Amino acid sequence: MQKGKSISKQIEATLRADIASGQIDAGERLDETKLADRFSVSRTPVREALNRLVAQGILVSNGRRGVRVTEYTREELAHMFEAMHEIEALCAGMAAKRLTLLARASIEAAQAECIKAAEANDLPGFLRANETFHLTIYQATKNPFIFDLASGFRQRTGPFRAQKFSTAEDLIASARSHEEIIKHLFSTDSVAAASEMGQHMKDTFMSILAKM
Amino acid sequence: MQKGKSISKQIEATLRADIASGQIDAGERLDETKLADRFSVSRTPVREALNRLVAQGILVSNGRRGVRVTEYTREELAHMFEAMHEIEALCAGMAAKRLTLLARASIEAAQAECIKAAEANDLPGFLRANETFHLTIYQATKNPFIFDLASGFRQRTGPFRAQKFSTAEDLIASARSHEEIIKHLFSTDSVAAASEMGQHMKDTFMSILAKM
DNA sequence: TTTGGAGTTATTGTATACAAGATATCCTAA
DNA sequence: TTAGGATATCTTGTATACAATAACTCCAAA
Repeated sequence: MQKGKSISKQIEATLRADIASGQIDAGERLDETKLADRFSVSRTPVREALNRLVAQGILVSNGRRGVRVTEYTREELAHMFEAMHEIEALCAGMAAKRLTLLARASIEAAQAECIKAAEANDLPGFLRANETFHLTIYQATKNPFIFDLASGFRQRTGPFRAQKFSTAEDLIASARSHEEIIKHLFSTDSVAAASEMGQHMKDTFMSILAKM
Repeated sequence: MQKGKSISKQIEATLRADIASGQIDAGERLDETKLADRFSVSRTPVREALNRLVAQGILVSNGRRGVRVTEYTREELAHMFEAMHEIEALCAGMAAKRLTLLARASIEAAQAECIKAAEANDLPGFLRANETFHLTIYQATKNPFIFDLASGFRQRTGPFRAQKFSTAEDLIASARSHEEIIKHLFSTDSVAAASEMGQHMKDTFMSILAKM
């Protein structure tokens, strides 16, 4: 930490990471004073961070009854997954339409990492590589607003998607699924790419919901 | 105002409205102390409001050099419009797939208002009705996340879209364009509905960009 | 035993005070 | 006259103090 940024920004980043990684879990109440103690600062920068996280939908405020990590019912989760699945498909479609050589190379590199990690059954490595794979596609849309949208959903669904991959087969199946997406992406068939990505995400989400 | 909400929430809502309506214009710097004076409160609640608006992308923070209303270059604006146009199309497609009778009635009612206002050359009335028309379609997606996404873009593009409608012909042309969208929506042809909505938004945005 | 309520405690919302960085001013020297 | 820099001023970031409201405790009465 300590990157010259303001204290409140550092706290915001730390909390976001803790929530995304599941270290702070859904529904948990965040006490301003305790957080201030934890970071050895006053309540003020903590409050600033919490406010921003509330504005982003990561935390939810209950008036004077404090803030909690947003938790979702099965139905809300399904809605969130559906939204993300649509956005992912949109990204794939846009990326297919305007794929540069550079973007293509980046996507191939990310996919190579996915395959490598999957075959080594390296879960954390796969999650990182998978993240990069998808973010690279977002970037290939050449639209920063779309990128932010998709990244936002990726963050919010992070804690749930992490559960999905338990066996080595899960990883390999997911990596294989990427190959299909890439095929359509590189043939610049935007409709097929979008549809394939939609299917990929739908598979992921259905299997998560099935376990809940 | 004064609806039992906390002061900072009220300030947030007021500022958002002022920015969306163009009373505070793009690039303008917001001074915490001056705002505190304007609302007759201390800087604290003002800062909370500003923070949330920054998190929503409505304001942009420059480190210790204060916050300003986000302003967009022509290119950024084009990107934002492109993103919104894709989201609008997505909404139309989803709405077409799951249109209930109730939603259909709401859309028809909103469109009737649009036509009425357009024929009376009532600009503020048309803007309100147009807003309702689009929001109703967002709602018809039955997905609150998509609804929030689309509403967010609508807010951020508000100040720019408002400029577009100058003549009575503009209003009538826009209202006519709605009819085409509705036709496909009601025939539950999601692809055609999405495409038609995409065209509608593209027309709007192109004519705005042309004037800049 | 349970319910209702008064009083206490704890936590958030707001105000003020202080610290630190950024901008502006103005003086000096070339 | 202009460039450079030191100083002053202004603005934001953080800390602390106070106010207000919600949660909790515990006792009394039915």
